[in-house]
Amino acid sequence: MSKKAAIQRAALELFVEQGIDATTTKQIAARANTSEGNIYRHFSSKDALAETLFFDHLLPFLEALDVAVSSREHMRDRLAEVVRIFYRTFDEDRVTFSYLLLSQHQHLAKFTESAETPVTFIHRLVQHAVAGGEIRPLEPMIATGTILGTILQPATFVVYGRLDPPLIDYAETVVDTIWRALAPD
Amino acid sequence: MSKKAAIQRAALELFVEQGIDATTTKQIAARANTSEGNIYRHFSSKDALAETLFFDHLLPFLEALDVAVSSREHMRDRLAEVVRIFYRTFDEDRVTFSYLLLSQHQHLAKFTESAETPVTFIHRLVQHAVAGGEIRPLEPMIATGTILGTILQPATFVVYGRLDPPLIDYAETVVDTIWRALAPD
Amino acid sequence: MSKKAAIQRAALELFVEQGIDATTTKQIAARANTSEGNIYRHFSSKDALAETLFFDHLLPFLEALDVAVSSREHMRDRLAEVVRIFYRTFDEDRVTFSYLLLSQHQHLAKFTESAETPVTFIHRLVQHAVAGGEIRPLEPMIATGTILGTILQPATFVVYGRLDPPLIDYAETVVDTIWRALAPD
Amino acid sequence: MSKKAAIQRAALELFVEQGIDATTTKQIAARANTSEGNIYRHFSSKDALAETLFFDHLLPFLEALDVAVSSREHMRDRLAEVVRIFYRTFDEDRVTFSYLLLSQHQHLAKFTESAETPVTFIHRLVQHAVAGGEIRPLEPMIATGTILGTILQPATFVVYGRLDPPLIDYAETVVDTIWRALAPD
DNA sequence: CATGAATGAGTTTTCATTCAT
DNA sequence: AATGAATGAAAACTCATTCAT
Repeated sequence: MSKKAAIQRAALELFVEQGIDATTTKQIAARANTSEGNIYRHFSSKDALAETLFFDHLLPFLEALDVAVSSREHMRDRLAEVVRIFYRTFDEDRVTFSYLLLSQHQHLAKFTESAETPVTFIHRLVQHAVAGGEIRPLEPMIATGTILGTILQPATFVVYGRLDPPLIDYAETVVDTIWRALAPD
Repeated sequence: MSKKAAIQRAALELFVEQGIDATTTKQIAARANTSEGNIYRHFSSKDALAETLFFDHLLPFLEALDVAVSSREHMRDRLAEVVRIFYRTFDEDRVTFSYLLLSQHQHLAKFTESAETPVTFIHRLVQHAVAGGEIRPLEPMIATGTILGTILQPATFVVYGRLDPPLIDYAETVVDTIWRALAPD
Repeated sequence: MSKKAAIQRAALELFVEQGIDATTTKQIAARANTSEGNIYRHFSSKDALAETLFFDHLLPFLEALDVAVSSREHMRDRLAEVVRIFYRTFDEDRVTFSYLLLSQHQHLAKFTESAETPVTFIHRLVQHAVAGGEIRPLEPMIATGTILGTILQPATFVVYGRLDPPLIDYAETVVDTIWRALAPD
Repeated sequence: MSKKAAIQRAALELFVEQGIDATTTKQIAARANTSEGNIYRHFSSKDALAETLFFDHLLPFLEALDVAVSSREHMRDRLAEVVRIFYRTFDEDRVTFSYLLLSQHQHLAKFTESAETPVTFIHRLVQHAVAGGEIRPLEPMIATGTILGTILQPATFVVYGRLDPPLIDYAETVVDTIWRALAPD
């Protein structure tokens, strides 16, 4: 692994474990087996590192969501794909998933305001489904909340040891539950 | 308002706005119109202040949940009470609600592990309802996730300006949505 | 006991236990069962309190030495009186003795430079005895060192638990030892 | 001189001049011509610096005492070596000597309780000499006090300007004085 | 007299970032 | 590219002293 990649991985882990503020460049360097100075050869600042980490993982994730959804026509199938993507990502790399989807980043708020995020992605999905009569005529943001909340809360529970992984085992149940909540009468 | 209360309010607001780590004692003192030193007359450390703030608000909130739930017999009615408590609390004092329920506190993780929390409260509610056949026989932690996620995600959306307050207006819709997800066939 | 006396005693004890710098006015107030503010009603500052404490005890001690020495003619008898005064003072109030004679007060150095101290007292005694041929013709400061060192070092040992009190039990031995060191051939 | 060594020297001097508590990291940094932050690259805290300073100098000093004493058989010769070591050390580096032997370190009391110190060293020497009949049958701690007190008090006098250096000039007189005090009849 | 809340200057310590090598 | 010593600005925290009551 290149030093740059080692720094990224070390930072990602520490940011998730402790939060960005509580993580020091010294800790990152130590875990990446390099020097503090070297971090600055690869990243212009700790904040830039945090931001890079965010978008480097967010874009492929959104891309995966996009591909999966495009491959299906019906909302229920699309939801099933979405849940599978979320949970497969979680099971494969819990740290990245947590950084992207569970952490509260006051830091990143400024960037995510304008950009595409999982929230805007699902919101669009919902709007389309409501328009097509595929789900109940709910305020789209409420439906989005139901979907995201129902998907993410179990992930939080695994992180805090309240639920046993892998999450993919719950995918079908979660999809079914969401669908019951949103399906037209 | 006593200086102690002013310090608590200032800290609460700043902790929610910026996170605990990113908030300095200098900022707290400035917003509370007092000196940094005075913070330490009333709290032994910044962390102790954060903790006090957490439990001082958590306990009445849990108590309110308890009272509300005890007043009802059926799970659907109990859920309706729970949602109302959450959303009324949010609408009345968004800052406190955010601090208690939306913030990720690496700091407080150690305390909440053992203590009663909204999660454990709802989990117990769910277990009881599953046992009584009042909701579908789901893994209780998944049902808990559906309830909490569906309740909290809209609150997050209001905070980020994606949904218009007051949240109480969505209470019925949210209860109905949760109930569709959990009701026995 | 008046509050003023309580403050003095509390301060004396704490200064000896921890050093003057390491002792806070808060600790003094707590041990004296009063408030910090009240210290300033009786003393203008912590340093003034430390200084008062020093001279309030030093002067009677020097006076006692003076009286004792004046009552004897021969150097050996005078030495015996001096040792008895030192050790009786120690046994009666170890804290005061330690504050006066064992503590290193960078604080008080400025005062003791000009004033009479146990060192100057014994130095004068020695000069007189050398002049009278009562002790060997040693450099007076060396003889002074022998006397003071031989008297005080056992006190230090009691404080650190290396020697069992009461010190008065060692008085004769100490006098004899000093006398062997200083007696003319 | 490396910055680390400069910090150590600056701290040593200031600790002796003013006491540990009264010395600020700012002063240390200024005298060492470096930044306060840099102190913490090399020492984990001001107290750790004070402790390092103590043991780094104590151990070679004790080693020197040990070597000197081992080279002689008779108690008087051993004492002469001991006094020479003390006074040569003083004359060469009064600051280090003062820090090791004249300062009262409430800080270090906890460490010196268990460890070997000049006191324990001389105490052992005395016990051995009493057992061998080389000195009078005194309570060993009293004899130890006589030796240490007679050696150290002149050092204190030089520090306070009451006696002219170099101390080595008084070595023979001091040894003779101690020997008169302790020699068997 | 007495209190204890409040102050503010100062202390130790931390840490992102820079720089000489 | 890489190191790690060094910096300096700012952080949390302390504490003698003051002041309103």
